[in-house]
Amino acid sequence: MAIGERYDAIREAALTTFARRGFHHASVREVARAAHLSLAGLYHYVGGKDELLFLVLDRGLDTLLTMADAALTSARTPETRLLALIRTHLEFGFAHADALRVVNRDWELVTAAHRAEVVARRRAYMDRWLAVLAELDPHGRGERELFSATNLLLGMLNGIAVPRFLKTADDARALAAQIGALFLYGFLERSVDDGEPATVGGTHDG
Amino acid sequence: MAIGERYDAIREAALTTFARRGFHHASVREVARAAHLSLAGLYHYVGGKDELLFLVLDRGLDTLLTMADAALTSARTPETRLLALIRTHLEFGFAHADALRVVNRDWELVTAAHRAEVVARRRAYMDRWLAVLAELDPHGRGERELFSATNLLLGMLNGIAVPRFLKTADDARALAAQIGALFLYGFLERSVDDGEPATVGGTHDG
DNA sequence: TGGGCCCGTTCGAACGCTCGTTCGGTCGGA
DNA sequence: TCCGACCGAACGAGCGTTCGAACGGGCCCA
Repeated sequence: MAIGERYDAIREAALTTFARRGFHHASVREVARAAHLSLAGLYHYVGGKDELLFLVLDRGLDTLLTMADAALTSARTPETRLLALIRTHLEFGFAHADALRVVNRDWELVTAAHRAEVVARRRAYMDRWLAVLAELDPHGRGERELFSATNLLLGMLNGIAVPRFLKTADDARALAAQIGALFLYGFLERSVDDGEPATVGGTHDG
Repeated sequence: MAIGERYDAIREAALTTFARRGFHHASVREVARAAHLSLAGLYHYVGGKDELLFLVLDRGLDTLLTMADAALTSARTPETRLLALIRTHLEFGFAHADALRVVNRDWELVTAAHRAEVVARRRAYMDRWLAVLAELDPHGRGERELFSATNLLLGMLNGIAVPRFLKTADDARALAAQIGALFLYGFLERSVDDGEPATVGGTHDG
């Protein structure tokens, strides 16, 4: 097994273990077992538990940012850019449910050694949303208000971007359209002509 | 000190400790220290760590349900009932930030002995929302769809009902009106005449 | 009335366990 | 022979929980 694959296996083991048990409750022994390695064998590759968390967070945020940027470049208008971000976020939640769970729940638990980098990644992602909302905003809202609106929207997305509501890729797409319409109604204070009614929670299981 | 006060002190100590550190990372020793009791002294009153969590969850959910029901009885129309629920949820998040944090983050960690009761309380709270949304619904949505809509709304509320966005009681009131208008736009697919525009994130800090 | 006793309250100390981490060593390919 | 890969075993610390004992105010019976 190549060394790169070994690292991939370790990161994957840490990801699923942390997602299932939570960072604090998960033990390095569990991660080692999931990676088909002994405890000491795992320590040959990583410096400690904190580094395992950083590996997971770093890769997760990197994937999320890459997906978001790819979606942004292929969208022309501010409205479609917002819808693209929403859809990307939900698709990330569908394709990488474990990663989103760890990123949202355990990112604060990373120690000072890696915190700055994680915070910077999260901030970079937030900036994508802020830029789009600033483009869209018809009221000249200040930075603080746009920041609040972003948190509102992300809170909504993270509340719904769980496996329970994302059973298929179609769920993610349908929900994205619905949430986008829902949010734009309120944010722009006018109807969005996206050609379909803004029903909430139509196709997925409850 | 009366025995009731002792239990109150223990519950309060467990609440703040669990909220700050998370259930798993918090130790019974910390709770004992916060309750001005020795470790063994604390065990004289409670059976174990799990019971401490149950004490906190039970009281928190009880308060939330009581506040919600009180708000519901004084609202006449479905719209105002929904706004009352939203406002109550945010006011609870403002007045009992620690309790909301534990209820949202750690409720799954309660062991089987107390799980049924906690689940029942959560379900009872959810039922309040479902009943109001069913009244409001102009499209004859099914139970599954209404359940999804409720989760969407609660996800949004829990994302925003944190101390960062709730610095004063006015923040809670203003945000409630804004979120209510935002959600009703999408849910009813028509403007809600509540006499003020649905700006997002107006008065609170970001 | 007073001495002895009970019992709720509280504690120090320890139990067994799991944790994150380290160390000394073996093994196999270059 | 060297060196990276990998492991068994152990370390010290902290965990949840338990135990035996000490304290102290109220009660019974002489």
